[in-house]
Amino acid sequence: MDIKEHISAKLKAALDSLGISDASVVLERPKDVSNGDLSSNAAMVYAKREKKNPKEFADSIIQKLDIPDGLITRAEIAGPGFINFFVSDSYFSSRLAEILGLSGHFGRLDLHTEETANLEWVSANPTGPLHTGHGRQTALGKAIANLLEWTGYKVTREYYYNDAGKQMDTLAKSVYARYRQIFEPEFPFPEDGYGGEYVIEIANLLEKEHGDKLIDSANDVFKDAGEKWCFDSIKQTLIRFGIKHDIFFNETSLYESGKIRKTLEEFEKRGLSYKKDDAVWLKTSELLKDKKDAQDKVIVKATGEPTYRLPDMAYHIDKLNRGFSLVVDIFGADHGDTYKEVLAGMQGLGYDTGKVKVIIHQMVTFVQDGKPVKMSKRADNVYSLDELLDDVGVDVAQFFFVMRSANTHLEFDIGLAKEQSDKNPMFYLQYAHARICSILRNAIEALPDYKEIKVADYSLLKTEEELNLLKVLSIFPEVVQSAANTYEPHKIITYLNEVAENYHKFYHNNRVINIEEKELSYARLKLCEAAKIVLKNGFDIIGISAPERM
RNA sequence: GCGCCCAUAGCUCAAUCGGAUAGAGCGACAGCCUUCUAAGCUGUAGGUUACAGGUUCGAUUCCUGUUGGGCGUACCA
Repeated sequence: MDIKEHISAKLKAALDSLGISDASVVLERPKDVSNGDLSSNAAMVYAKREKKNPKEFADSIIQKLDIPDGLITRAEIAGPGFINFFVSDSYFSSRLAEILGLSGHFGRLDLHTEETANLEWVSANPTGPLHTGHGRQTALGKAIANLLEWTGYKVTREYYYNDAGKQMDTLAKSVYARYRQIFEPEFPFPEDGYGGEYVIEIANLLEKEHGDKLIDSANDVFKDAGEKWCFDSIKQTLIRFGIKHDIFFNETSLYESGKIRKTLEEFEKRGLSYKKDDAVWLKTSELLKDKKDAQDKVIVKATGEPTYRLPDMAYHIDKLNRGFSLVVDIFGADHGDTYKEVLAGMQGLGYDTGKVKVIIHQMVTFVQDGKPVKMSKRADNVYSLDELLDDVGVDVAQFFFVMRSANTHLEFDIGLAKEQSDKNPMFYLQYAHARICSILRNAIEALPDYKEIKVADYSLLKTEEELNLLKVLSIFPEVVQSAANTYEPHKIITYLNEVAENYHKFYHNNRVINIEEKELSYARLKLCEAAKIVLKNGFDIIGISAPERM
């Protein structure tokens, strides 16, 4: 029995008998526990329409509610006209049994079980290792993919890349120059070349294997070697993060399958494109007519090569045609504007872009000792994501990147992240989990029968800390749903902080293992198990480990 | 110039569709370990939610304007 539905149904019935038949009722969890377990603003919303005083109207609603019943102990009016509901302890006890029963499935929702989602992220071109600038997106995507799965979606993780453009040519020339320099140190390095150490490493590997035999080889040899090395590096970093993409989608395949040509023809047919100065322009000014200063954009250059917009549109059309119920992209703020053009172009061709959800995350500043860490592109060696993982560890990196809402700037404090102490916010959560594991280990020693106990008498859980913990644990599924609805994994972290806080308070004031009171010990141990389940499930979603000892 | 995002405690950030006394962590100060992990707990101090208006029973949240910051604004991706 879902308590929200129960109260909601009662409220609707009460409003109906007062002559409001179309009521939509919203129940909130008050921040302050003295305002009850659930609260409705219905009286305030409808009092105006009924031209009544909100408090008096609230009172007439309560008269019709038939409370107390088995689940609700009382309802009272508070503040400007809120109706606050107090739920019986026995309801929460029953939720404890549910958490223990569902265990690793507690919090999983069946909202989208028949649906498929495609999540595309990272999508860095193979011209170098992933750097810290890719970190936020990498971590965010990992957590969002998990969130989607927890709401029932079958998720395809996808990586989109282009190994044909100008940037690959630059990589090839850079590798060649470094290779040639092994034999002729004065050989000039291209001005716009990639100056990173890794290019030298690739060149050295080629020299090791082939000696100087490649000096007259074609560009492609160096391009292929560079691409392979870079992709290996990228995939290796993703594996460290625990990420495995199902599909690596090559932009080139869109040319080979004719999908780009077809998209272009469609624009032409619908009069949405025109030729000017030998280039093909898309009428984005018309497609984005709600925007004042939208300019037409080139989709095919005078050289005959498409700009990135055209393949992007063909790619998204392809994703929709593959039948996904939901198509999610994650981009950094530096791509913020372009996706609007892409969606507008697709709409112009009659595609339903309602299924496409674009998540834009703001940039990250890395801070060490209060000073920003330089990541300038001019410097030849950027701070790579691998180095960050070496410095702070995978869990901490994942946690810090996901900790904050995506649409605000993120300050990543490397000093704090490195700190293996109570200052580090991640350890507060993991510590709670380790502490529970420790108690459960001790329980088996102190109370050997505990292993056999499947169900305890949960009505023994009566202290304020016990009940508060229980209440927090029981709302986990709602938190998952809310986080998934808005694609915001940081909400899980905010919530887990509350769980950990309530657990530590419970632990501090309630002796769990007590040989003198076995029944109470069993009930409290079961509560510990439930807290462990919720923490572990939350960690799974945000993508960090659940250590049993710390 | 124009577009998108942002501005909340000394610092980093939360805040349910617009809800009640705006909350955490760090930092500061004062306490709590002969009992299950002190990476913990308890308490104190710290706020005109950038500013000015508007909408309403109620605004950190929505609207308008101003100021300040980030990112864009390519026949680069």
